Amino acid sequence: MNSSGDGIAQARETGTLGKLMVLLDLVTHADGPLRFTDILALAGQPRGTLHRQLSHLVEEGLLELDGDGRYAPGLRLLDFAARSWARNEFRLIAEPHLAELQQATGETVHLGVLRGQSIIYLDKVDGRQPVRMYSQIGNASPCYCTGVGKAALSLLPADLLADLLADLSFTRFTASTHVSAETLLAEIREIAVEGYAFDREEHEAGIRCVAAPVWSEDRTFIGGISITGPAYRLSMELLRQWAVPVQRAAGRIMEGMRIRLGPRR
Amino acid sequence: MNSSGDGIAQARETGTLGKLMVLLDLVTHADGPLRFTDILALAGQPRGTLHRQLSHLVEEGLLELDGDGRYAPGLRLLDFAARSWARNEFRLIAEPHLAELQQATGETVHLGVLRGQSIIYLDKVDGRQPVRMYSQIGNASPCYCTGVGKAALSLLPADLLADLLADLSFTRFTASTHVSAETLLAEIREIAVEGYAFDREEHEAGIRCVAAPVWSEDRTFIGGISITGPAYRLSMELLRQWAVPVQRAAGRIMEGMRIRLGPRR
DNA sequence: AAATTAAGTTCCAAATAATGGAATAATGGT
DNA sequence: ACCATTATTCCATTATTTGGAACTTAATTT
Repeated sequence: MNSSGDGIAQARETGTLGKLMVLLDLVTHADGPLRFTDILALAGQPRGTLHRQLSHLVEEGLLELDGDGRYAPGLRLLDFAARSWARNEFRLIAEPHLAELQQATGETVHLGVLRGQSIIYLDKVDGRQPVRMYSQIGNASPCYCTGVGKAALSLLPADLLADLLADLSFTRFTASTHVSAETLLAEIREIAVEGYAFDREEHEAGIRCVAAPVWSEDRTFIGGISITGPAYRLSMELLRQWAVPVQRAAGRIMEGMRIRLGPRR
Repeated sequence: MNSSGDGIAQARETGTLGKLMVLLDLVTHADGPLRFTDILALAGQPRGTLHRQLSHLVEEGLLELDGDGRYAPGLRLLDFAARSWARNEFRLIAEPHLAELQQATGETVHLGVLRGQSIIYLDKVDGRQPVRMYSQIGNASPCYCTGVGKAALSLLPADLLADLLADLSFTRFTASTHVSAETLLAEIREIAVEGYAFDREEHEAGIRCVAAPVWSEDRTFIGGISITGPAYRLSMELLRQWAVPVQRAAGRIMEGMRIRLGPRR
C-alpha cells in the first residue's frame, strides 16, 4: 500500500538501534524481498555500513537472506509478536465484549489502539470464522481515515492532537478520504461531542464502519472498537443505530480495565 | 513456560543489537510486565547501561512502559510480524494444501519451520471440532517434542544435527517427552527412513500428531506439516493411516515451491 | 512526620563498537 | 572468456555505548 514507514512510532532515526529499525522498516514494508542494492538505494547508507548492519539483523533473525541474496523479514519477529499479542491485557479484557458485539450485529468487529500516527489492530472477530491471527491483526493503518483512528484522535488533548496533525501527511485512498488537517479536525471535534465515529468509505471503497473510543485510565491505550462491513449491507442509517451498542461495548471494556487494573494507577 | 530464550536463533549476544535483543527476549518471554529492577536482576547489566538500553527499546516501540513503570512487549512488533507473515512465500504456497488436508481429516493442521532449536508455527487450520491446545501462529515450540520438530530434524545432515543436539537442553513436558539426545537421535534416524513422525503426547498430555517433513530446495525452509488432535479421537492406528496423506500434502507443497521459485536457485 | 531504605534517573571519562571510503571478490549475462 | 554488475572485506577514523558513582524520587518503616 505505502512503501515507506507511515510513522507507527515517533522514533528517532539516530543511534545504532534507530538506524537498524529504519532498515527493518524498509524491508518489512517493501512489496517483496529486496536485494542488497535495492536497500542501498533506499537507505542511502555507505556500502560497508549497510552490509554490516544487514548482517547483524540477519544474525539476530530479524531479517532473513534467501538463496538469491534477497532480504526478507525474519521469522523471529513472529515469535516476539505472538507473545506480545497473547498476553496483551487490553486485548484480553476486550475479547468477550468484541465477541458479544459481533453476535449482536453479525458483522466484523475490530479493536485498535493508537501508536504514533497509526492504528494498530489488536483483535478482530469475524462473522464467519474464528480469528485468523495475522490476517488483519497487527496491521498498522492510518489514523485519519479509519473509524477507530478518528475515534482515538477525539480522545487526545488539544495540544497533542495539534502536534500529531502537524506531522501528518495524507494519502488519498478513496474519493472521501480526508486530505487536509482542517476538515479532519472539524470532524474530530464533532466526534468528541457525539462519542462515536464513522468511516464513510474513507480507507477502502465499499467499506463502512461505526466506531467508539476506548481508553485505559493511565492513557497507555488510546484506541477504539468498530463494526465494519460492506456499504451495500451497512447503510448509514443502520450504522447510526449501531452507534449505541458500540458505545455500550466500549464502556464495558473500560469498566473491565478499571476492575482488572485497580483504580489507583 | 520457560522464562529464558530457548534458542530460536543462534544469535551472538555481543554487539549493540545483540545485547538489546537479549533484553527484548527477556521481556517478551516473561510471564508478565517486568519492572526495571526485575530486568536488572535477569540481565546482569549495570544500572546506567540497562536504563539507556531500555529507553532506546521503548523509544522504538519495541517495548512499552506502562503507568506503573513496568516494561511489556511493544505493539510495533505486531506490525512487523503481520507483514512478515502476510507475504511469506512458504506459507502462501502451503496454505491451500493445508486446507485440503484439514478437509480430508477434519482435524487441525499445522505448518512449522525450524529456526535455531525451535519450531515456529507459520500457519494453522483449525479442525471442524476445535480442541483447546497450546498452539498459535508465531509461537516457538521445542523441536524435540513436536511432530513437526522431529520431522524437521530428520532432514538435517548428520553434522548439523549433531551440533544442534549438543546444544539442546531438554525440558520434560509429559511422561513421554524425550529427555536425552540418544533416544531422540534414535527416533530421528527412524523418521528419516520412514518419512513421517509422530508426537505421542510428548509436548502436551492428551495431544497426538502425525507429521511429514517439508523443505525448500535452497534449504531456507526446513520444517514440516502435521495433523494434530486429542488422543481419544486420534488412535495411533489412525495416525499411521494418515501418514500417507500428510506426506502427499508435503510433496505437493514442495512441488509448489519448485514451480513458484524456479528450479535453479 | 521524620528517617530509612529502595527504586529509578542522570552524568561523563574510558572502552568499545560503528563508520565509510576504497580495494577485492563473486556473480551473471552475452 | 570477457565485461558489467553486484556483493563482501578491510581498517584507520569517528561516534556511540559503557558503567561506576552521584543524584533524585518514591515507598516503607520508625
